[in-house]
Amino acid sequence: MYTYNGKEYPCCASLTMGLIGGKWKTVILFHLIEKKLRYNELRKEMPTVTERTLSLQLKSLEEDGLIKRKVYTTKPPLKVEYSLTEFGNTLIPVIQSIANWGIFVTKEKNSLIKN
Amino acid sequence: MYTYNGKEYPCCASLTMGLIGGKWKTVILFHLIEKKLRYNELRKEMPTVTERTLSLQLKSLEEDGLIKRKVYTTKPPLKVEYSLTEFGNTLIPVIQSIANWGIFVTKEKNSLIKN
DNA sequence: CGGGATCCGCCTAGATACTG
DNA sequence: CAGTATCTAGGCGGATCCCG
Repeated sequence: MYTYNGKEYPCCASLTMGLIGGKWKTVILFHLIEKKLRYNELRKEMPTVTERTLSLQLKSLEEDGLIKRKVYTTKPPLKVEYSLTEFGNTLIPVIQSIANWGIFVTKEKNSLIKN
Repeated sequence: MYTYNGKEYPCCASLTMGLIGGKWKTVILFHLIEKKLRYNELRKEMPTVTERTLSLQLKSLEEDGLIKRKVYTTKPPLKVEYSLTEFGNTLIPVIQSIANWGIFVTKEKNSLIKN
């Protein structure tokens, strides 16, 4: 049994998926690899996500220690930047691997499928 | 926009997650890396999954061309073996990366978290 | 600008019983 | 042995409106 942040997982692979699984988390992390981004910059990178969902996923990633949220202003308009933590940086090879395989599949144009 | 098997994804990373995301798919794939397994052997490796869910996830992985299902008998008791396809084999580095990070996190005992 | 509040649909996954 | 059938709950994620 594997444990992280109070949650239990039956397999080392499911622990990782518990942290980066779901529809949007890897996409967020993927965009944060290159540089820190503001909330609205993330929205522009991910045009189909809703505000609520983006907000929830960011909060979840922050709770798991993968990203950090830095607020630069006290009065509106707010400026908030999201970036990977040191711990989040250890995930970069995993995210890259996931992203690269997606690119590989697209390039292969399904030539290897269903044999 | 990225496409595979009739589904569309907004990011190369989400394409991959669309295929291996969810609570159980990576766990199944992880166990199939080493050797082909029968249905009940998979159940023993994953004691907490329900029959129905295992069945659904196997079917989904098969539809996506990642695993193949081979039936060895026509009369009950049936013998069915699941294994990775050639296409599924291309995922092994990704699954390994995911699994290794889970092990890494467990070993680190949360020493890098939330800085 | 960066969210929170509210409401809601749908899908994932569980529990249990049953079958070829 | 390897599933299917049925029912159900909970959570993920969407839509919309609102606020400091």
